[in-house]
Amino acid sequence: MLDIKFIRENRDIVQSAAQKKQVDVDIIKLINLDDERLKELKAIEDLRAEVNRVSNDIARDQDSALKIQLIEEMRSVKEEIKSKEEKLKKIMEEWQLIMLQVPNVPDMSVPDGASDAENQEVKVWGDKPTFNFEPKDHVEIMTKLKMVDFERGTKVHGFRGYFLTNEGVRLSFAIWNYALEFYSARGFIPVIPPILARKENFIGTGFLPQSEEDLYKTQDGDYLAGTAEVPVMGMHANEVLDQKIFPIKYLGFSPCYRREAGSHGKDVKGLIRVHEFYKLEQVILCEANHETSVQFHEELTKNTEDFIESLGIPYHRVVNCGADLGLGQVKKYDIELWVPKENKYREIASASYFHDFQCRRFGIRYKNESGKMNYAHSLNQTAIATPRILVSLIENYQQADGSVKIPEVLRKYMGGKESIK
RNA sequence: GGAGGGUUCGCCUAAUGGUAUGGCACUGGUUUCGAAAACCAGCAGGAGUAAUCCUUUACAGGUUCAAGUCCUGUACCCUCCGCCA
Repeated sequence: MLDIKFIRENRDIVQSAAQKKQVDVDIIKLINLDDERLKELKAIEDLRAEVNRVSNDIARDQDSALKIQLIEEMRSVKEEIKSKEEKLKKIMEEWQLIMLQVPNVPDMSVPDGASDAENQEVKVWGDKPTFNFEPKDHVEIMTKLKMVDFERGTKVHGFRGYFLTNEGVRLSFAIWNYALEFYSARGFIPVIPPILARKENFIGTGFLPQSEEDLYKTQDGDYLAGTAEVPVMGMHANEVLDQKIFPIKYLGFSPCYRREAGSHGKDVKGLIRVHEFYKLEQVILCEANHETSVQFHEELTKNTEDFIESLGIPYHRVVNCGADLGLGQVKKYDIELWVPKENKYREIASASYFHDFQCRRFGIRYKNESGKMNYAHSLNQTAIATPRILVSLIENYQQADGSVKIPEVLRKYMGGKESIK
């Protein structure tokens, strides 16, 4: 959510922001509607002021004849207020609807582009492995090593179902334990949130109303979140925080549920795209300052890159183009890991900052030094996602004999084991 | 799933249907060599340069000239019954 005042004063900026993100929204229409809103609001407030004033007189007045007369008068004023309120309500409904569609303004440094194909590579790290044998894909390797069972996964869950088994499970736990230590050492507070959450949290983070078809919904009207970002952001909804506690850094750990409604034909094999997975997510709340947000955005990105580097997996980072940004995102980096068999990089992590877009929707505020209320800034970045990380980990570390070497940093979490055979 | 009780500022608390009280805590000031104490002021949100106005008693509606107070619904908390890893 943007501030309507900001939209009014910067209509051209907001309209071109929408264009850059390929969001269809009519800013002029919104402003005309807002003119009406302000007009009605002012009229209603004036009438209310009159009612309040006269009601006071009624309470004080001893003269019962005058009292009856005033009450009669107020009855008609009340009717007028009611009809104006109904009119305002209709205006507000339309106003809200458009406001929820207005995107945040992307940063100057965000490249133009119509799809993720136009994201720009900004960093490359690591040497891609060379094999003196024909490398296999993770499905074949892991199935042979009994780390995963797709056939039975499909039997039990259907399309995109999977079982992790044996060393597939142990490797997952090793990654989680390592990640927990790694990010705790960088000041993150671990959180296991409710991933079954109310609608408001999805509106707050910007997933609703736009992406309803990507979410699983329960018969009670709750939704299953696709990321811990949703409930962790909701943690401080409608709170006034003490500025001294900024930055707040959370490491959310949760299962994640995604319907992948628009992706039926994509990645039909393997662990890249599944309906149910696990993710550790970095979430930061900080004071409302652009430079601060940018600084933490880089910091979050560095955290994940350091983590990946410690696992020794080649990656590159792209800066996402306008059309590949979410509604509230100002700027986003995707980190993509090298997948040898596919001969390309695949997304593992995504870092974005929002300015106060999310906190405005959530009502997350703080008082600054001069006592003024501000909406906080929010950011998030994947810490690590399993089992997707296994795809590149397994493929990059595969050996000629079909075994998989375990990255050094994970060995202590696997009883000192050096490889999976 | 069922039956009761509850929700007013950070904490406690007041309000015959008459327009949110007081205390504690906190912040600033006076005083002091400094502190404590005392005293003064501030202490829900929003609009406005300001005067001022609007909103605010968990949330959403309703009745009323007027709702913390009456009515309906929802959420959450507590107690008990049932079920249960």
